Amino acid sequence: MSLPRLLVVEDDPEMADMMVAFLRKSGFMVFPAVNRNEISKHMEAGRVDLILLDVMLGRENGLDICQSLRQEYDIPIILVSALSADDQRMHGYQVGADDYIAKPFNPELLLARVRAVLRRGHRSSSLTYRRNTSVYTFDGWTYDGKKDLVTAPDGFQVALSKRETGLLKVLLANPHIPLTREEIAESLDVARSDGQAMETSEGRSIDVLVGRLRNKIEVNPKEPEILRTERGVGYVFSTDVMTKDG
Amino acid sequence: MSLPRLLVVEDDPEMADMMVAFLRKSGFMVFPAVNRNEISKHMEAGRVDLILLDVMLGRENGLDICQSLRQEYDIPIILVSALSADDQRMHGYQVGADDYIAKPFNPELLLARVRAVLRRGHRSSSLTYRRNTSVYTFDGWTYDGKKDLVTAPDGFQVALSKRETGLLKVLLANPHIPLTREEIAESLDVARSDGQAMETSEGRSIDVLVGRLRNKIEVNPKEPEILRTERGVGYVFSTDVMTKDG
DNA sequence: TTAATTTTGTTGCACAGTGTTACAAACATC
DNA sequence: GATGTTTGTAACACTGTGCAACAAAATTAA
Repeated sequence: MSLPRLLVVEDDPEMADMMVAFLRKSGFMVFPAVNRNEISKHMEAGRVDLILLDVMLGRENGLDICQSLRQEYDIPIILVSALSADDQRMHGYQVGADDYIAKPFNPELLLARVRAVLRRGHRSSSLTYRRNTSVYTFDGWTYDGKKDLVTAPDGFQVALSKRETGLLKVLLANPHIPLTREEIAESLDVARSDGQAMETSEGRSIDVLVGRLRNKIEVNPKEPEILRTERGVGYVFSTDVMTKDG
Repeated sequence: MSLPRLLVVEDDPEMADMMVAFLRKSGFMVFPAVNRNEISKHMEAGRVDLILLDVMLGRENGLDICQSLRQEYDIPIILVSALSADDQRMHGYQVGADDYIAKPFNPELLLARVRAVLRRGHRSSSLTYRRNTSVYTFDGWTYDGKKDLVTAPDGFQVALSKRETGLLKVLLANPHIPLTREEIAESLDVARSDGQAMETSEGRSIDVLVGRLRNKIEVNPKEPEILRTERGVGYVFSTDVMTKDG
């Protein structure tokens, strides 16, 4: 592949300028766009490898745009959001973004996310886009809904139970975003066949469930790297290794 | 004051361009510089309100430059460092910067730091700069070494013991930087009159000391806001309120 | 100097948050 | 219905921290 081509969709001109300048200097070919129309123009011209899509686009809703882009084109999308993490959570599940990044963001982190998504290559990743075959992918981890199997980057496969599968889905749909136990439980309950509300899931079931999933997907479950706990908050799913020493 | 004037000292052209562009768009008058010579030129012209100084300046050492600038000019300095937090720790004490920010940084965070330092106004803040009178200031907190008194932003004064004073000094010299108990203990021991090494301070004395200082400087010591604990790491001193929800 | 006072360090206990195991209940399969 | 699997519950352990009470050390006053 020649220079990767990014489409930056952002209607705040200051933000857009900054992002474009930074990404160009980081070795990408960058096109700016401010609305659905301009996106389509670039897409028709077939010159985009990855879309960075702002969630707040004036009157247009980035999430809707994301969803419709998914149906039309086979292209990875990273959502850029100024909303608090809380508001973003769960939306990936509905909308099928490949990744998220919250504004204001660390430029290097943006770069890392862009590169990670591009690294995954053509094999598209989101639930919405490949919903017919129910294949989830996130940085190498693949879940095939039909067989309840998960494939690690190295090709190793593990069998998951329904509940474990559900947890993994929620996590895959919310990379890098810390989810509280309540949010996870809620998503799992919603996804349940019966419409059981179940409400205040006061127990520790999520903890145990997380422990079980870790035993299956972590190399060393005692020192989790993919499914990490955020003390006092909940759990985060991420294949990026983010040490404190940078 | 008219438009605040910032001097961005950064020899990596990409980084410099980004910072300059962003800060200009944020309403500052920005001048770039890449070495000590250029800094002096701008300083002589008397057109700088705040210096953003990269610690890694090719062959020149930013820390040395910081120190010498301190001696020549009465101007606040924010150190920008690509080093890991560990390497930065304690340097403020020697060098007298007004604040730090680690690369890669969140643009909004940089803005917040710049504004905070400018807000402090003329009353310069660092140990080195005012070492004759031993007045430390950080966002309103003032420590007058002679009287072992601390003045809060609201003018309220508290008396501190020697050890508490020492702790506060170390904290003031390392705003926003998480310090481990070992680092704090070491700094305190070094500052002691006798040259006692004391080595592996295995006890919990720092915890208790922190608790005592909290009781004096925190509005609600049970829910510390200024002197926060970073679980598994140590303690951070910061007057910025940084909630998770942005 | 000696006594009183203040400061500092130590120790033990409490507590929150999480991991983990064992077991019981629910569910699925045959 | 019997058997095996999955899921939830409960109890316990472990870690990191706050805190109070005490003891030792240092400082100040008499």
